[in-house]
Amino acid sequence: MIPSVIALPELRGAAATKDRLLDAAEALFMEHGFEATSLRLITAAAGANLAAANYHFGSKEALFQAVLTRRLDPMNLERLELLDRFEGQSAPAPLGCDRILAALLIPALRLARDRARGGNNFLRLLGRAYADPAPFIRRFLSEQYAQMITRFKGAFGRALPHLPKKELSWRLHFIMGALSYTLAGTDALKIISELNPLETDNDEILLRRLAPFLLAGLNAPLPELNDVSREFDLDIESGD
Amino acid sequence: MIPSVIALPELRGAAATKDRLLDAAEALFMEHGFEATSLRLITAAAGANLAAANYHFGSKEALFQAVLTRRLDPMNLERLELLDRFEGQSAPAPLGCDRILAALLIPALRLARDRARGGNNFLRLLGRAYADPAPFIRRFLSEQYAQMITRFKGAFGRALPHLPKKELSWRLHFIMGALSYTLAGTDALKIISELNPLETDNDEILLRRLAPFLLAGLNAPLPELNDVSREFDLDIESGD
DNA sequence: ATAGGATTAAAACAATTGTTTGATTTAACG
DNA sequence: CGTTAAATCAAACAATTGTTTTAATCCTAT
Repeated sequence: MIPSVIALPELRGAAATKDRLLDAAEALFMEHGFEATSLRLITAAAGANLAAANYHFGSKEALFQAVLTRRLDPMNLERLELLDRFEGQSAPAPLGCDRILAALLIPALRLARDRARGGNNFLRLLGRAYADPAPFIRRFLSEQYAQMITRFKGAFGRALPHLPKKELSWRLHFIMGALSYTLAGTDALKIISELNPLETDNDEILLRRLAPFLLAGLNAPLPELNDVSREFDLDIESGD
Repeated sequence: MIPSVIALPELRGAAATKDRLLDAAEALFMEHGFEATSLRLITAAAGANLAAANYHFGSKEALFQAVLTRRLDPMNLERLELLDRFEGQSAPAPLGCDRILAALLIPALRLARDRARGGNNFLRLLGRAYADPAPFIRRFLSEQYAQMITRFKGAFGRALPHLPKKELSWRLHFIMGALSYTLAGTDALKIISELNPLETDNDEILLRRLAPFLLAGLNAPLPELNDVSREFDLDIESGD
């Protein structure tokens, strides 16, 4: 793989500290969040000089984006490849929702499993980023996810032709919510059930629980926005 | 409402700036997050002196908690009251999942609607807090939600006696995820579909869409952790 | 009116932030 | 070897942080 004659300009020491910075930043951003993590903490954990962060990445924000890209790009690529493969297997028939969902969940599951690539912790960082209002984070995530989401929306649309597009967009949104919230992990769990903390099941089993839940949601009957409203309004009004 | 004779010790000026601080803090925390919002920004927006924040609340963290408590306490109380009322109406028969879900969603919906009480923005702040790893935030939310969640878990358990408790805990977790992610709002939406941004539907309609989705998920068939695994493993292995 | 506590105000506190500078070291290549 | 560029380093930058202090007000109750 590596050419033996031509010496790559930046390797050895350089790339090494760059990777160490990414690793340390990932772990610390995950633990304390973006704002609360100082460059001094990161560079110290990476065994590098304070200036190294700005030297290699330009700014703290750029470092954060690099941390996300390193894991996110391969995962979303993997999702698209899986979707392609499944669609190929399904021949001319449209792919079933369960398989589409699998293409969405499996790469996330694999990332969560791979401790060498950040594992659970990275997905927690991602879950945090989802909720972060910082403009540069939102911009970054939008660009990062745009194509993947539209691809999947198309696939789901073909699998659920009866579902209005707007309804589908919402259900996809709900899916991403449940997924990111779930993968965001351990700490969030403890909020929901402090007394009866869920055992940190195998992540695989976790997604095996999540998949049927989401699948059922996707296939839920259309909301009757008129009929149901009567009941809802009643409950709402009676409280004031 | 206000007693005309007895003068409450801290009212008028005092309580006024205290409320102004809460309002300003709520808006700014929502917009920039906890760490990124400085007390100077908050006190300036509230037209108060910098020291006022520490004087009235003791610390920035305490101010943040006060901001959350002001909206969260009434909402969770309302949820419990609604659940009680529904259970009363349902007589000896156990309450249906749809009603339990309604008791969970309606107060959130009402809060999102009430622009005077923070409206959408507060729920976005809450969604942010969910994902925040800061210990004092996690501790606070745990205490805040513990009783409410266990109450609802009990109600759901009676409505779905066939469902193992562990499975129920997970599905409740998924529900809270989809809910908080959804209510966290506008910005998150733009991530999912940048090209085809969802119109900011009426929040009411939003929850009317969310409810059937979650209801179907709750009633989903139990995951067959053995049979399904075959298919899953196949997909996973074939990628490496 | 006046004593006294509650509130506000201006200022300084010590600590930390991301970033930049300029010198020094390291490593590769002719 | 010596040259040149890349990378590391210590130090200082200017700005901002939450909090505390001290004095000046305001308001209420006696």
